[in-house]
Amino acid sequence: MSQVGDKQTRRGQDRPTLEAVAQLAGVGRGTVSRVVNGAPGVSDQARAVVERAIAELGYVPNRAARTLVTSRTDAVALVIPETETRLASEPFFAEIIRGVASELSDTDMQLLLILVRTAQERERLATYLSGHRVDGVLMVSVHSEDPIVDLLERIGLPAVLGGRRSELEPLSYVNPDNLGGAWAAVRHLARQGRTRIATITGPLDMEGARSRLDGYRRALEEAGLPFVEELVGNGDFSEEAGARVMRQLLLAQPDLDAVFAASDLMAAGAMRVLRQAGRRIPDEVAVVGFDDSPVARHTDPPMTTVRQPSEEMGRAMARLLLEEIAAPSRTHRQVILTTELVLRDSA
Amino acid sequence: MSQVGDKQTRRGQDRPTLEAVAQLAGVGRGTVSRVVNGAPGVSDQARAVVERAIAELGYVPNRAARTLVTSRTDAVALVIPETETRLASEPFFAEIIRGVASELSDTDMQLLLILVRTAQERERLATYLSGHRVDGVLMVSVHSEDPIVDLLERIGLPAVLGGRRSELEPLSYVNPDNLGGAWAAVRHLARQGRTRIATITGPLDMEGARSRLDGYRRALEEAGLPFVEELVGNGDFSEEAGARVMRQLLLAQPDLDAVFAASDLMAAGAMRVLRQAGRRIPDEVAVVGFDDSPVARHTDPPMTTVRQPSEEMGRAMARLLLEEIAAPSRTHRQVILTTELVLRDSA
DNA sequence: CAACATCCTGGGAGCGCTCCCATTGCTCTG
DNA sequence: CAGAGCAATGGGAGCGCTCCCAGGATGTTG
Repeated sequence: MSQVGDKQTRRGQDRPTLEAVAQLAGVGRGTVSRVVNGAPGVSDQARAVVERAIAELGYVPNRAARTLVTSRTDAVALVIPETETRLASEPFFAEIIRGVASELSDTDMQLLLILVRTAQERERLATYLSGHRVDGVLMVSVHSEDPIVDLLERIGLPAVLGGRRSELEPLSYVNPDNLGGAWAAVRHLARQGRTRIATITGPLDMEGARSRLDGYRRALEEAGLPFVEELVGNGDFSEEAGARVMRQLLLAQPDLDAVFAASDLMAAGAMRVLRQAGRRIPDEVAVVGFDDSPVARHTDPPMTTVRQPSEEMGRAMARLLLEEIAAPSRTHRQVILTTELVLRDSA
Repeated sequence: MSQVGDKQTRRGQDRPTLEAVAQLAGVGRGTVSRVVNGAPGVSDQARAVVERAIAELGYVPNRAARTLVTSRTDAVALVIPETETRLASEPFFAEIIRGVASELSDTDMQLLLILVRTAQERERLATYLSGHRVDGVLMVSVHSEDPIVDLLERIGLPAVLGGRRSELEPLSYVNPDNLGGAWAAVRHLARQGRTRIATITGPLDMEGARSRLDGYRRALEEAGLPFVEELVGNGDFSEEAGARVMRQLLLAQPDLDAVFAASDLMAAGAMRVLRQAGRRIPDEVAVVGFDDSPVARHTDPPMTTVRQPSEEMGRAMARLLLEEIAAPSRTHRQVILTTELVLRDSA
């Protein structure tokens, strides 16, 4: 007893182990382990004794030890490629984070946040992932040719994308209905009688941006309006790009009477330029954005935009991932979330 | 050999271990470990052989095993109490995250994100922290009486706060110069000849909010203006609160000619109400916010506000924490970051 | 050339847990 | 009442690593 006592108090602040609990409860390690993990095959009596001992000692399982033997990590990574300062300027990401965190909070899964900006950090991430240090990966804002995603597929790590790479995305993903949202936005403009509707696209190596462009095109078609190459400008979702492209469009197509931007930020940039150019919004030029970020409520005038349920997207992603971790399978799943046109004063 | 071979291929996708590397390199485990950890006392020759073997096998150390023996976790937690949807609406948090992540990316520290909203999640966090599952904790947006912080102190986990709890905060913290920022803002208003300057405060159980109020008070004093109780309204940093309080202030003090709000969001809400009330900004009522969030650039008119270096704050927090983890000590450190008045059109 | 530092190196012990199997003490059958 | 069947239990083995110490090789000194 004194030896055991010695061992346990050798370092004063040592946390209690399974062994210590077992000893106090007068049972074996196995039984304590079963109780802790809610495994069956424990008598009510034993369970009660063990639970009392756990409470008394304030026992908390050592996760590392558990991971070492089970090779589960009880952690998932949320990867955000954050090349363009977008994390801060676009609440989209913050909302994804919230959704993911809230869905995870009922679990005892930990959320690892990994921001990837530089090539070096990509490299590190690759090593990291091949080290199997998480049970699964969530990835948002993927570009079509992202090698990290291929790596994910190769090592067979459960993964869910926020935004697919193409229509035939093999991995599980959660996607907003980009096409439908854009379509509704542009249809709204067309119904107002606008006939020279321009669009500012996102980066076209992202499927989301391409789908929004498709929605634009399809709505034009349905409205019997021609698709004019010169009314399409390429942006990258950022406000600066929105402003820059708007300037170009105004120069090339001075008679445009509406703009559909693939992000609120770009729409905000465009509105700034339009105002500077003396165009009244929405009278002379109507503007519709995409995202329904807080910015949209504060532009002048408040912006009509397409709401995408970002937080719900995060939640759905986490849910899919948890399922995939629990029951790995070859078949993947998709979730499409509906978008919604929010009418304000800019269109 | 065949036995060893069996062991290694039992599960085909087993990742290589230290042992495997040692075997391939023809050295002992100890030597490989030393190489991996950059420890001294390895001949150049041995190092070279081992490095080649590591590369060949694509060896990545098993973190759990390492944690188990060293009881370092190589992870820090960033705790964000997120009662009020603020994570998404205030880019402040996103910028903190960016700062922290970027400072950590040179290290091989992992970043765990913990959002705490409900009492239950607080409980879970407490368990979590007493489980020593991270090497250190970063905590932002702390309220004065937060029991979690006391817990942190008690268990002696390295911790850095973003925003202190009081002027005599014992823990390490990084704080913006709230007082100075508020002071500069209100002085600016006073110098414009404004004499009925109202303020909308943050939640006064946060030191940051109190300091901003102090700065307001001090600037009034210096300008020879009286401190009028009725010109002070209590908010909670949110836009809704800003609007609500502004309405009350207008009712009680119709002749006010300026408002200093302790956050951009509240300022935005206030501006909305002022506009609705037909007050011209800044001619009749000047408005200054605090944060310099993206919203400030998009209000009508663009908002004069106090810039606080949020990302730098995150970076500084991470830096302090890393130091504290590397060299634990009883003495804690403080960093105060300067703020800066950004002049736009609202004041 | 003996005696002793100094530098490298290999590998045992052990971190705290889960997995699994042998063992125990029952109850239930024929 | 013997034997089978079952639920509950204890504890050995081992996960992959770091720590540390004994021991070999090499160099240095009087």
